[in-house]
Amino acid sequence: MTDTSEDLTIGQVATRTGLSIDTLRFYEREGILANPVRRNRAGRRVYAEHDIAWLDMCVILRGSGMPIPAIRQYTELARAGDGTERERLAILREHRSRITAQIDQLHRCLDLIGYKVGVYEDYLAETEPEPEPESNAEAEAEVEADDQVT
Amino acid sequence: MTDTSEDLTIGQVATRTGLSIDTLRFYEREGILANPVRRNRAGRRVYAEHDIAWLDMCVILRGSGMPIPAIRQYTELARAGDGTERERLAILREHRSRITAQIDQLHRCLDLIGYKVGVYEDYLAETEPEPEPESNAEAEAEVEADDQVT
DNA sequence: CTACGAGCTGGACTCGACTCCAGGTCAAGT
DNA sequence: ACTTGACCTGGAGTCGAGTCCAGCTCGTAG
Repeated sequence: MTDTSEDLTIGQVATRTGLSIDTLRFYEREGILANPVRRNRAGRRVYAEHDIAWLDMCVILRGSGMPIPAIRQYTELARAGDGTERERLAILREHRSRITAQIDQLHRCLDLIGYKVGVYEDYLAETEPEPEPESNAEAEAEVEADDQVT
Repeated sequence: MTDTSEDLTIGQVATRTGLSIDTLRFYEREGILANPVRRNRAGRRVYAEHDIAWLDMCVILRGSGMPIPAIRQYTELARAGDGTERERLAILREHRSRITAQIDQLHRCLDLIGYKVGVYEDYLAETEPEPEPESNAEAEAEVEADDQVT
C-alpha cells in the first residue's frame, strides 16, 4: 500500500524542503526522520509525501532552536506510537516555554536597539539635516571618549 | 581622571555580567570591549563600571544572536568616535530587522506547537480523563502507524 | 617560609550542526 | 561505447562560540 503513489528523490525533497541533500542525509543519520527511508533497487533513497511534511516540521523546530537530540527524541516517541503521547506533549511544552523565553529576550533586545536607534537618529537629524548625496570626505573628528553613546 | 574610582577585577566583572572569566578574556581578544582593558602593575586586568555597561549590552546582543564579528564592527565604530554614527545606525537597524524576522519565525513555531499540544491534550483527555496519581504500568498498546499525529 | 587564591598566557580542545570530498554506481541520452 | 547527471558511502573538514588546561606570577594570611 502507498507504493507507486508519489515517490520522491532526495533532490526533489531537497528543493521542496529547502534543506541541502547533505543535510537530508545527515538528518537521516541523526535519526530524525519519522520512518526509515526506502531505497530503490539502485540503492537510492525514495521519499514519500509525508516525509516532506515531517521534514517541514523539523525545519520549523530547528529554526526555533530545538536541538537535534530533542527532535530525535520526539521522533523516536512518535515512531514508537501509542503510549508515548504524554512524553511527546512534555517535550513540546518544554520547547514552547523555551521559545517564549527566547521571544522575551528578543523583545528586550529590540527595546535596547530601539532606544539606541532613536538616539542616533536624533543625533544625525540634529547635526546633518541633509542626507549629503555624494561625499567621501574623511572627517578626522575629535575623538573624545564620550560616555554619552553607550 | 577616573582612576581610583571603581576598579573591578575580572572575577567581579564575571559575576556581575554573568559571563565566565574565560569568556571575558575571549571577548577581549575578539575586540568587543569598548576600550583596551587597563592592567595593574601585576599585569592583571582592571575594569571600570562602564565596561560592565558595555558588556551588559554585548550580552543582550549576543543573546539575540548577533554574531561576534558584527559586535566587533559596531565596537570599532564606537571606538572610532564621531563620524561613524551612520554606520552604527545601519548595523543596529539591520540587526533589528533580523530580530523581528526571528521573532516571526518563533511565532510560527509557536503556532505549530500550540496546535500539536492541543491535539495531544485532546487525545489524552479523551482516553485518560483521570491524571492517575501513582502508576508505572507499561501499556503495550497497539502500535498502528497512524498519519493522524504528524 | 609556605600555602592559597586569584590572575596571567598560549594554545589545545569541545560541541553542534552542517558541509565537503574522493571515489564509486547506475540509467538514460547521443 | 561513452558521457552526463543524479545519487551513493565513509570520513574528513569547517565554523562559531566558547571552554579547558598546564604552568607561571602575584599578594596576603597563617
